[in-house]
Amino acid sequence: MILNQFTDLSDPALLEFVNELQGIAEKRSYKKNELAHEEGKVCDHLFFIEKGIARTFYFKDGKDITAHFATENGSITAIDSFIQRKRSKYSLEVLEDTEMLLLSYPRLQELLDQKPQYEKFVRLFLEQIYVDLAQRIENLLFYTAKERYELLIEAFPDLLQRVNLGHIASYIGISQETLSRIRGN
Amino acid sequence: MILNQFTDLSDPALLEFVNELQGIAEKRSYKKNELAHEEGKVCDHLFFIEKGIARTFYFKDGKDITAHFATENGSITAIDSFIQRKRSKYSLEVLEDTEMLLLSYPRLQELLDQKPQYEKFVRLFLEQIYVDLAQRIENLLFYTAKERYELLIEAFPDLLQRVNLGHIASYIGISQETLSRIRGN
DNA sequence: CGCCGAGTTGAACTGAATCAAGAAACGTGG
DNA sequence: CCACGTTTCTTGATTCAGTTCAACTCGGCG
Repeated sequence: MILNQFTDLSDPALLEFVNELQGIAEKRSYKKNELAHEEGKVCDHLFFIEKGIARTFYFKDGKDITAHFATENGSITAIDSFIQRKRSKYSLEVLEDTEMLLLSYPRLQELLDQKPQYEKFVRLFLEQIYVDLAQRIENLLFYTAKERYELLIEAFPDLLQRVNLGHIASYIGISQETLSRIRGN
Repeated sequence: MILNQFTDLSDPALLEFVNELQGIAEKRSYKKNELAHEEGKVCDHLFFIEKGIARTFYFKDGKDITAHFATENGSITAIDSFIQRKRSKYSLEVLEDTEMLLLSYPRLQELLDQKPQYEKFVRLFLEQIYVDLAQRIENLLFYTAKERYELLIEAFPDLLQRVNLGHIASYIGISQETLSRIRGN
């Protein structure tokens, strides 16, 4: 549910906004390993995951690199493209059979143009993902491979059961072999 | 000048917004090594640098870590605090005698409440700094110390002349010794 | 049954950290 | 304008976390 993106639900205008979002969002189902968005295209949707799990990834020197994960109640998109309206370097892949709510950029834009009072919530959303990203930089700078792995598992306890080791390894910036060794203690 | 933060100046509403910002921003001068914001306090300002150079930094295990640099026409703040309205872990230090425009959070908020059509520009600003941050993650993941150094110097060609080696080293996540060796080819 | 993708394990290698010491630059007061 | 102390930068030796490459194991599935 889209609401879960926001922490402060006391604001009645927020509720109104979320209801409007629900109204314009479209529900879609994806089969395991299906791509909800492909690299090189402009990504027109923000995806809210109702059930399942997804990742964005790209290729760097021929290697498949996971940029983000999202699970139930989380959101994900090819953020470079969604924000900047240009071709994305990311693809968005579903790692299990997954149901998502798709929020289209043009429709969101339309809504924001009509009711600029909603911009505030988009801002809060951006602020949140910004802070998350800053945290990730700090993790990369100051934590060892093992610590980064432990932090990830803390944040997504069931990730290990749900996705390939290689995807997790590239997400935390280490090789699959190292992750395998870490896991085996 | 605040305008320089934005790429698309064709929008007349943006010009209007920038003019209003100029109106509420306050100009201040800082002496070299002065702290414009101190760790542990809530940071109430976004700083636009007219002349000079500044950095945000924090202490990690007793070490001074630079989180960001900004030079002429750039902006900087203790972003965690400015966004989330809580005590900041960053301090903001001026590295030369510096003149900045201070935009106060409460006044910005007030302006946005009055004229929500301006929210859009705040969103664009956030989107921009988000993309910058994402780029930095990629740099940390995939580039060697040397390459990260070269990328930084490309982005801020005069940084090396203006700030201590140690500040640059911590910003790109390497030790000062390594940076010294890199520089000496 | 044999293949295939995913995960594990081993050995050699390497980029960068750390520790330690010395050199250079900087600024402050006499 | 020089002398001194402090800060900044360099250089060397050693160590280590993590990579790479390669071989091997395991489980599922046609």
